[in-house]
Amino acid sequence: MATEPRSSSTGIPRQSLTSAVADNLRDKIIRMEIREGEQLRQDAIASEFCVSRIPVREALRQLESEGLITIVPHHGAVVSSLSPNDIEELFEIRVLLECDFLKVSIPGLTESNLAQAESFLKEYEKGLSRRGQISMWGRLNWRFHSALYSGANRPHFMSIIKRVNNNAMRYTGLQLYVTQGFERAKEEHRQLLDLCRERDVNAACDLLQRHIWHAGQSLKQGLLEGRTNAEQEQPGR
Amino acid sequence: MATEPRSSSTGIPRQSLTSAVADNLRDKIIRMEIREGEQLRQDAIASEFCVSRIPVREALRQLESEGLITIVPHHGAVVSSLSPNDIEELFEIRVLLECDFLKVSIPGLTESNLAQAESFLKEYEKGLSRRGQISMWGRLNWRFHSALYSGANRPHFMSIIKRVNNNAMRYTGLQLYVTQGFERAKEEHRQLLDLCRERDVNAACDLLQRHIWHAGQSLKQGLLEGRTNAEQEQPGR
DNA sequence: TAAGCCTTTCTTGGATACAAAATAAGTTAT
DNA sequence: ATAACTTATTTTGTATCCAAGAAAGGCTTA
Repeated sequence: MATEPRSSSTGIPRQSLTSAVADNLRDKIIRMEIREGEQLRQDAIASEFCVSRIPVREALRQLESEGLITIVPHHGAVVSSLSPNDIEELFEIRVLLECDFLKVSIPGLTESNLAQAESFLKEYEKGLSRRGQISMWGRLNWRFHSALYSGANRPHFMSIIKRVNNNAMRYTGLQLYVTQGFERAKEEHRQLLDLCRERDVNAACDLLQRHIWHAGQSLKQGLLEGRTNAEQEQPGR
Repeated sequence: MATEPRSSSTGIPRQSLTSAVADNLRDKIIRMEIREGEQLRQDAIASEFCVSRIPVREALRQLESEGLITIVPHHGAVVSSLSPNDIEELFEIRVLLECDFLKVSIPGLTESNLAQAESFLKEYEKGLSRRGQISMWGRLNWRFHSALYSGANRPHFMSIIKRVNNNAMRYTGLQLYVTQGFERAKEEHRQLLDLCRERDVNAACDLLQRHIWHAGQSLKQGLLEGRTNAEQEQPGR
């Protein structure tokens, strides 16, 4: 299903193999189906996707540029791992960028935007009930957050924030699972949406700042107390 | 000189051809030796660097991921152009990230760091005297700014800011040239360095914020008044 | 036994040649 | 003049081949 042989029936400009491979690998890394430190062998990936090594190599370069993997010359690509300090840094960036982004976005949010955020939130709450779907959490969380930013047309903000989120997402879901932080996050998301509806910019930004900051600190603490806990879990499948 | 046939006498792990090509192309784009909208043909680049098209393709993917070019499927790579709104957005990101970065960096700045910033600043001031060296300006400016951030160990901040700067750098030098903004920038840089020496965090961050904001606004205005002015200039060499 | 050296092997890095698809441009026909 | 068809160039992807490092295992030597 993931490896359909190239042509879909729709005549829409189908994406290049490179993009397809990159998307798939990115997804696997974010879902932790491929763990940090693990090697990505070109031949293995190529035969898995039934493509030659060239699209694979291009995809790897792209993922390296996104910070998800590290390419060691003549050794290969390795899924990069983030230290507690890295995590803290990424969440600081999130706080700075996302709060400003939300501030600009709120006045521009349409009813349709809010309705979509609402639907994402419901999906998110529903997704939480099912255990073992940790991998799903990151995507749902991101979809909700990014929906709140759709009131502002700031593609560069969006691109950077998405990239930062992708880097941290692997750890976030796991940590929330461990610390039972799901409920708190759910609560905060609901409040956040309400404040956006009321167009209360200051309160919303304040809440978002605390929301992100708390998530970052909690995650950092979790990592400091030993990442061995995370290693026990098996990554869905 | 740029196309040495692969092996340097030093035994240090020489970078891959892909990285070399990417670095060279990035440089050319930043220096506006390749202009916005211009096409990058794989064959031409490959023969220019005496390499096959494989490293070229990988380098192009990387540059696309950095936002410097856009790859249109089955059409090729085109140097991306930034609208006035894009510029404004990039400078807003700079303000948010760089001010916070500086705030954290100042307490950690060593005498050696400050001395290096000083030397970069002198080089920068010297570089300004020579007309026609607009292309040089961006690099010197960046070296000074990044030196001020070396007091904090925040690789992710650095990576993102560098990327954002790379995107805007093409326009910045040109605009400064047109608006005679060199003197103002020089003055502000000198003050900034002094404030860092005095460890006056608040004043330094305030100044940096105004510095970046003013540069962004001035650049945006310049672009709005018609980018045709820029087109007249010939890019060094 | 342990340290150091050598060789084998596996993977990546890169070149070359070739097929296929798609765009852009040019040409013909209505 | 517009529509449809053809041609040419460029990208996209494959297959194959070779060179260069890195890692691992085996051998020698102290």
